[in-house]
Amino acid sequence: MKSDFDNWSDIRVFLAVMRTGSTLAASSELGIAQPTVARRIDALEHVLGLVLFERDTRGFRPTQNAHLLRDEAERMESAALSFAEKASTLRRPRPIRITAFAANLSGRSTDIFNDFSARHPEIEFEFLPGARVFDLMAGEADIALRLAWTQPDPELVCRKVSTAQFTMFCAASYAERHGFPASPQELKDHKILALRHDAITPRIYKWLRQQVPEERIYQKFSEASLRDAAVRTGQGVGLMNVRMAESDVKNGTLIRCFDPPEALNVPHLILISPDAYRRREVRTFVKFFAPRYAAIYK
Amino acid sequence: MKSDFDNWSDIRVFLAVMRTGSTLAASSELGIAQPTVARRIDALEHVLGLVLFERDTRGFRPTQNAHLLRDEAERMESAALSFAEKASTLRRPRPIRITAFAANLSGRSTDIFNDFSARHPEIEFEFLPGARVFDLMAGEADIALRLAWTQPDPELVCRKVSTAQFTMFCAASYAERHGFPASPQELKDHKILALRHDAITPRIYKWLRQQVPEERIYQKFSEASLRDAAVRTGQGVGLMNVRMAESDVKNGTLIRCFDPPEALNVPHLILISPDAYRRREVRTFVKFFAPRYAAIYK
DNA sequence: AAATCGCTCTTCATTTTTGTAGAACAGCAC
DNA sequence: GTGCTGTTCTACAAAAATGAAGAGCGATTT
Repeated sequence: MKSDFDNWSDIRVFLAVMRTGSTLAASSELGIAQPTVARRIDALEHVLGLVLFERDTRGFRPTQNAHLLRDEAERMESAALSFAEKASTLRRPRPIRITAFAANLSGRSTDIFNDFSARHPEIEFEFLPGARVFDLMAGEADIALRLAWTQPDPELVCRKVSTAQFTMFCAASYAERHGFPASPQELKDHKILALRHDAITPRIYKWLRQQVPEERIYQKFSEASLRDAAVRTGQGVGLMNVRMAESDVKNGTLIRCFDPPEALNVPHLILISPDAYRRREVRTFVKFFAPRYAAIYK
Repeated sequence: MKSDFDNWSDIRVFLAVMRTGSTLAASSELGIAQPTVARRIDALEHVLGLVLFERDTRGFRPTQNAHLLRDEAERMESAALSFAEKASTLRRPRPIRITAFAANLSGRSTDIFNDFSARHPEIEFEFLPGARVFDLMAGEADIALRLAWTQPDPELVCRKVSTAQFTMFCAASYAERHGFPASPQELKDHKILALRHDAITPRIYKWLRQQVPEERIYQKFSEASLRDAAVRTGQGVGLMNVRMAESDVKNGTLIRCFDPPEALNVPHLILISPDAYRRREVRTFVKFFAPRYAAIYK
């Protein structure tokens, strides 16, 4: 037998009458009309099957039943207040959490953040740099700047920045000593520096194995930046993001071995969790950031 | 700034949609129409200023905000359930608590209780015998059988049983040794046994002092039954309820000194707290008990 | 490829709830 | 006493919420 007590709002009315001692006073406290208050109390008494107030011309006086229910009613009120409080917290602006490779959050990107912060000083950021893939759908971060090796969740809001290209690079010093592979076929004669098993993308690993026997691949780097440093110091050849290597190629530190193979192209995306995208400040930020960020990557 | 969140019932709807994942399923769980569920959610989102669900053709999927509010909503639900539970406890029959002098709950009265219990075995009693005056308005007891020395609260439901009469009695053995006071005027030559200062009724004390100098009044009894026992064993003369002494007079143990003075008459009442009188079983009991109890006192 | 299922939305008539206005009444101050 | 204040009712009109029916839409099954 289910209880018929389904109009929880009547508890508010009950408490107001309890506290003020009259339906008239309660009505002005609640901002509703006096007859409505009286009717809500009638209805409540009816569903509970209890008399809660003694009516007479000088007010509503609580019966013992009413006194005994007061505690429970107040527990309900405080639950309602903390619900509203929590909602109000969620409504307040929170920092925008952005995850990306450290490289994408430094250099020219920082100028974009600075420009944005100058315009919107009230909007704060939280940066989560690193290779770890945060789960945007689970709310671990709001925005991700990522190379989309795997198909992103279709729910995510998605902006394409560029197509990232990868190819082999080696230091000028390395080339002097060992020459350099001018095509994928020649890779097998070189020492290949690569990310560790647990950090390397399956797609890249597969491509590498098609060109080179396993024993030539040195998988000891946990982060791309460590591998890149090793390449720059001439310890071997390594697959690098063309954009990341660009300035080193220009100043002669690095040599680009051959044109980026199509198979290694990957979209560079801005991903936004739909929950975050619902926040005004996040949309404002994305609108500002996306074109400028894309411009960096031509 | 007061929150606009005033329709607490919307939390029920919120939880139902949260649990079932669709407004249609929630509507059948709640026993209301599907469009109503959707409208309640819209309204809730609007007053909270938060998006709670992602709508599409296959249902309502909770956003992160909804997930974060779920705990608070459930706290509210459990408060509502315990409110309903408490109400249901109050609705259940409880024992009828009766307070009276022990003498009024024994003897012929017990027959009335037995007869009533035979007819209504489901109705239980709790007896609170003794001189202590329980506060019926505060809910300390439901029914009192009392001599109304003081004006009872006008809110109390009240039935008159009889006019109790008091006068002086002494044991036959006492009369043999000292004679007995045949009028109030003669009392000053006797030893008067009376209740202690903290137990005696002001009205009686005043009357006694009008007849007798203070030093003749022995106020050492905390209970009427102790004083009566002392009178019966011939230790002095004492004011007793005429009805209580009746059988002892008939069998010659006690002597009624003189006719009961009008000034000591006091109404004997059945008093019922208005809260208790609202309970059906209490009314049933009073209807049965009152005439039979009054019959005992002629 | 078509049919079905389980949803959401929209519309509109109906029902329910609410508010307004005023009568009646007790307590209190003058 | 008389008038004032604070209260509860009642009646009726206005406003709001609700439900029923049906269109539309994906996903899934046949």
